[in-house]
Amino acid sequence: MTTARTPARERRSRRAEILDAAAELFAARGFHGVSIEDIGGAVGTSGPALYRHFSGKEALLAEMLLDISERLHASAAERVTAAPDAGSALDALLAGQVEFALSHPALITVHDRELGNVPEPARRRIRRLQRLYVEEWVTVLSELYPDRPPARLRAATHAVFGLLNSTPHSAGELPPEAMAPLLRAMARAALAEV
Amino acid sequence: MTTARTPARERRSRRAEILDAAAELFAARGFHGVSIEDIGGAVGTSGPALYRHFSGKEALLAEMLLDISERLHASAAERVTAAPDAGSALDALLAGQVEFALSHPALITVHDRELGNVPEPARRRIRRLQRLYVEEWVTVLSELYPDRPPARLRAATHAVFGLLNSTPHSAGELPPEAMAPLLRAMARAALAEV
DNA sequence: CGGTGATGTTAGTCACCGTTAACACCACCG
DNA sequence: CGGTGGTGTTAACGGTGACTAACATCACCG
Repeated sequence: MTTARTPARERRSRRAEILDAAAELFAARGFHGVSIEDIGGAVGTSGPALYRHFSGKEALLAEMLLDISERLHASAAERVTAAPDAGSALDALLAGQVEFALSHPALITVHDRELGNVPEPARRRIRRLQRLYVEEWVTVLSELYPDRPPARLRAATHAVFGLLNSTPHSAGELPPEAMAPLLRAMARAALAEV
Repeated sequence: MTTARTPARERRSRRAEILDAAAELFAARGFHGVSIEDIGGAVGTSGPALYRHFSGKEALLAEMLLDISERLHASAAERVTAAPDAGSALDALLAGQVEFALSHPALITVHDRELGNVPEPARRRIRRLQRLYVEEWVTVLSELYPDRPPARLRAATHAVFGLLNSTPHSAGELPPEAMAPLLRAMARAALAEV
């Protein structure tokens, strides 16, 4: 197996740098509103240099969404198994989602807008991870509210995601130190109504 | 003034029909992901026939967003002035937004994604209506929670919009008759935490 | 020190898209 | 019944954008 030699010192970050820049652009103008040239320009190279790192624009988006949904799902699974009971598991899920949404608003935006532009092989894997993430929440909730039908818990979960992911729309209304506890409290109260 | 004679019987609806079809397409694939030909095809005509009704693709979007934000704002203003007190005004605002989000999910989606694609003259008017709509909520909330800073109320309002507008993402989890009261209850509980 | 592979450049190709042009139909009004 | 205006058609044009080709650089390894 060829060792895929890393050619230079700071070259570990080039792909990640492109992904970051692309995420900002996609979040601001949408997948089709951003050109390959735009992305290249945002990282200091021009246009087709991206094809040295990704096989195409759609592949770039696919990798981006896959990474996001993997991180979300992995974080949720960890937090749930580490929690002593369902109540604190829910708190941990909430804290995790709030932290992610506040620190990566562009990723959150892209994550729930651009799945439709991912080609089929990867699309299914992303959808599966998203579904697993939701199920993590639903499992915890159905332990807290055993009499509620799962469909209702799923709907409530999506509603809370909408609440928590509203961050990009209220950019700068409140500093993150105030926003995070507000969102957590609102979400917890909303879920108590399920 | 020329009376703009309506040429045929059901011809009052052509523009509205185009706007409806375009809204569905924009919501599903984004403004840049939809072609003029797509929109034409969705209403049975092909391509450039749209230019008989709109001066261009951006103008079509502008009219669509303007109509939505006008309807939202007008409905909110009516409901607030008709309400006897702040508490019922908030309930009325909630009910109005839920009803709109459940019956026009595509419009809601387009309304908070595609403003960036509206050209400048109309963009400002839409933004102004959106701001007025938010202020309607903030005014009511600041009557209910006078000690809270307006920035916090605004952030909470955006968060509740996110919750209520989550409908398109939980499509079909629950029937609308169950979804509406659930969303209202969750939103009311969330706002009590502000 | 020659080769190799990772990374970048510019020029070109091909498809698609928004828009306009030129023409056709047809309902209605005088 | 002839014109007029609203509505539709197809063909063409110009621009843009994703992607490819051909070539350059340069760090590193044997």
